[in-house]
Amino acid sequence: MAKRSIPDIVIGRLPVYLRALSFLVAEGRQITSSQELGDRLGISSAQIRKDLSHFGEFGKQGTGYEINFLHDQLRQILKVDRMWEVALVGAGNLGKAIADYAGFAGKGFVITSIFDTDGTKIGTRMGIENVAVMDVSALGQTIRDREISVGIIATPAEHAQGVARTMVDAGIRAILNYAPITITVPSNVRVQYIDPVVGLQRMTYYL
Amino acid sequence: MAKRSIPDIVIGRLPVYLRALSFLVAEGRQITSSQELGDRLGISSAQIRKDLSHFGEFGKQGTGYEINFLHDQLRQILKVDRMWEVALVGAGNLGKAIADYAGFAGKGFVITSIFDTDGTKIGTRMGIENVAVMDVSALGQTIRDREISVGIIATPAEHAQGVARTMVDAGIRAILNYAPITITVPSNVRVQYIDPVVGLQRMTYYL
DNA sequence: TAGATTGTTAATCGATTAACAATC
DNA sequence: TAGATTGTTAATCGATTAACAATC
Repeated sequence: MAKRSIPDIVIGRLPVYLRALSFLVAEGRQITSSQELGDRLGISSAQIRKDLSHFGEFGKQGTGYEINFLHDQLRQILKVDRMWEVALVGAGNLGKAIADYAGFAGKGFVITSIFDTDGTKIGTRMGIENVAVMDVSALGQTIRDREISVGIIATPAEHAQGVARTMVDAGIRAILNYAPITITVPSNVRVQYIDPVVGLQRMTYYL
Repeated sequence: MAKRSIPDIVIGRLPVYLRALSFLVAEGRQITSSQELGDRLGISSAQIRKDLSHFGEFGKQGTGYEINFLHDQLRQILKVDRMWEVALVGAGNLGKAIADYAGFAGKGFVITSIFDTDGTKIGTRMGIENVAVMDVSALGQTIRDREISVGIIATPAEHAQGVARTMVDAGIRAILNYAPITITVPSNVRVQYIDPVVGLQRMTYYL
């Protein structure tokens, strides 16, 4: 019962499960249950069990889930049991904060190249890996040379589509887009959006 | 045909529609259609029409939608035709980037108070509004005094739940949480999450 | 064993889509 | 008018939930 056409919405919840399991691991806990996970995440236990069942059987009746084991399994399923090189475009306030963000450590991602158009930024060193900012004209070649699959866009909205195009043409297949605009990419490329304004505006309706 | 129990998922798309309309406004365009919006956003035209139909009739058969009008209507529906004061907790790299973010301008939000626990940060001025960072012990009283409804959490994960609690107790009803942890709040309080690791991990499965 | 919790089934619930009459 | 596009209906599709046999 595994592997064929898992709903996107299920995949979308797995990283949240993984994050909760990481906390349980850090707390030194051994066993958890779909009930406990559901309570922590505000999700029904049935949904957690159903989601996991798409990938195999990870629990024991009457007992629950071995935390370390399930944690490892989810890391494998999500392919974050390895380190993905990430190319970041945009070295302004936002790009710098992303490059400096310590939260990627141990989660499967490391930003190993940074690009900008601003001549005063190019050549300066930045981020966890302390890499030199390159001119955005080197973006495509760098992606190709290093076979980078994951990109982050942190440019102004007006440049996002162009950058996405360059990334895709060079072989990027996953883009995290911080620019406040919807971008168009081929259907074999995934995009996730991060826009705090959209996040806030999703809540004000209810106020 | 309006106002009773609109699906959450519909509300969630409206800010994206609004964002697209803002671009059309900026481009000086007058009229658009559900087809054009759908093409830009990668959504079916039927879905856009259905979503809008929850709130009223905004278009003209044979013609489409008057861009400025629909833009204004969505701003009213989402209640972003006013300015919401936002309290930000966490003045580290991430908090500073959020405070300095120019993208809130004209979208309904302004960060007017910033809090941290770090004594070396307290008193320094920060963000678009150039406000002095306050000790987090002043959070509750500030929210009450200024009747602030919207909060942003940009603390380490271990402090997020406590901050959320303080915010909620003081009357906050919408929280944008950048901390990489699920927080628990009463059901009348909305939470939106921003976690780049979750965003990236939602894509690696497909690589 | 007795108690607990999984994995799975079937039913329910909700969202999306296709189609088209209405009408600008 | 002829062409285009809305708003809405009904059908389809998909996701969530409740319930429980299996079993640790």
